Amino acid sequence: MLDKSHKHVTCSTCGARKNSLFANNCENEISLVEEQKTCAYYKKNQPLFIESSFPRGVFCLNQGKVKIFARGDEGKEQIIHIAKEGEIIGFRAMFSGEPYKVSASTLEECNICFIGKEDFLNMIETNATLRNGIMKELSKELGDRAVFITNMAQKSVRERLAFALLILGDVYDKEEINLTREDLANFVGTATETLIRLLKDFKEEGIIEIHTRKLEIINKDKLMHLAGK
Amino acid sequence: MLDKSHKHVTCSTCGARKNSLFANNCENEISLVEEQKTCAYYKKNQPLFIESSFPRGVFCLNQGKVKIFARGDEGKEQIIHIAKEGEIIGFRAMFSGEPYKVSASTLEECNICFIGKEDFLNMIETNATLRNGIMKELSKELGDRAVFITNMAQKSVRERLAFALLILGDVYDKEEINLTREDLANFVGTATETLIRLLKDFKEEGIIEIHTRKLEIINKDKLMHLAGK
DNA sequence: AGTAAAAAATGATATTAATCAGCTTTAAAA
DNA sequence: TTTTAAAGCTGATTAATATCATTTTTTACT
Repeated sequence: MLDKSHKHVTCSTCGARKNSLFANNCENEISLVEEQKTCAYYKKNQPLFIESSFPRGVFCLNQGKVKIFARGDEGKEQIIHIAKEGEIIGFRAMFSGEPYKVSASTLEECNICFIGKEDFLNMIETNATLRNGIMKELSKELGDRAVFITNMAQKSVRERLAFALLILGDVYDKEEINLTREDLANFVGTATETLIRLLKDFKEEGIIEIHTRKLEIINKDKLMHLAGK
Repeated sequence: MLDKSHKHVTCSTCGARKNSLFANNCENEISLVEEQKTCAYYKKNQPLFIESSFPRGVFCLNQGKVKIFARGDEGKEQIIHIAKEGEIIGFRAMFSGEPYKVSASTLEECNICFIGKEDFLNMIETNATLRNGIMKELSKELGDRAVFITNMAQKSVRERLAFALLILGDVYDKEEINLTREDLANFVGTATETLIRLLKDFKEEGIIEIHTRKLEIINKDKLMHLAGK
């Protein structure tokens, strides 16, 4: 349980910053962010923004996990990414001039800071370190998504699940993977029932352990082999 | 057949530039590009760059079409994008610090200019118009790929084919769509045989006409309906 | 024009994964 | 602590699409 009474996060002492695009900024730059940002506590399953609305700024994730997802024509979610501590969320739409093409929603309790669009775009203009970091990040993600598309098109559900678990292993780091079966299915791109059956297989093969809804990877090598890389 | 003897393209008179990220640059900026670029004629099916190699610069497509694709673990191509006249190709890898995650190859005869990495990065630093254009483009593509992933995960092959034909209708503009069945299958993300059968269905339903390998869309509305938008 | 190679097309079959229906367990709320 | 709802799970069936084998057509080359 996060402490709601201490929801203000100070950038200069923010533990998540070392993993963030603000990691390499100087003190002046950080104190500017500090001035311009606001902080908020989010409950589980609260939206940060939704597809097709227009962006008002960017979110900086201090604590917790956030899912980024698009909805297909029948409303089914496709999870594109799961953001963890330190990530800046929603900056794509700052530059595209388009409305959001994805939605973002907390997966657990979160502390999240917010920087308004104008302030953020000003930072980008004047702060080359941040700007280059953002460009690098946009580019990396674009590459990752080419791989994602290829996986979706060519891998079996079993292979995609292995791939997904490897990614989630990184996102959840030392913690256990903590998603509903439905969210996990929506990340892998399959039906919930199929996902459940495959998890069972993986468990029987000694690849994962299932602690009710939480998943623990116990054979990463096998997963890597299965994912086909 | 392109005229190979006139392969030098002059930026200031380049017809493709109006559709490009260089469209809004001033004369000084264009003449700088003019100085720094080189031009080349490419035959059909010639690679511009391949996955996992390191980028040496960016390509600017003056004439022709280029496919951008990733290879899955069994070597099968997944076409991510088909670039047309005016597009700058390969700039993602300029910023990511990673090797290429995709390959690029001509689909027909092309005239393509090249700007070396250092020159290009200098332009990005000093030319805010170009830089903002690039950031906007990176962002747009990132959004498009979220949609692409969702389509792959949730739509049937039939729906994806409809979607693909709509995209290709734009890419080929007034011309007929001119791809091998295999390339089209690799764009849709299906087996070539399945694609061929579906094309036949679409033809029988009066949606397209097939002129040997070239495809003509004759009922765009129906396609849009099928694609589910 | 004639030949070889590549691309396109067709048919039969196998496989994967979705769907549907029902049941059980876990978590949340009264 | 009981009740209710949500999430998780299982089995049977169906549908979509891949795969394999073969034939036909088109394109490129001598």
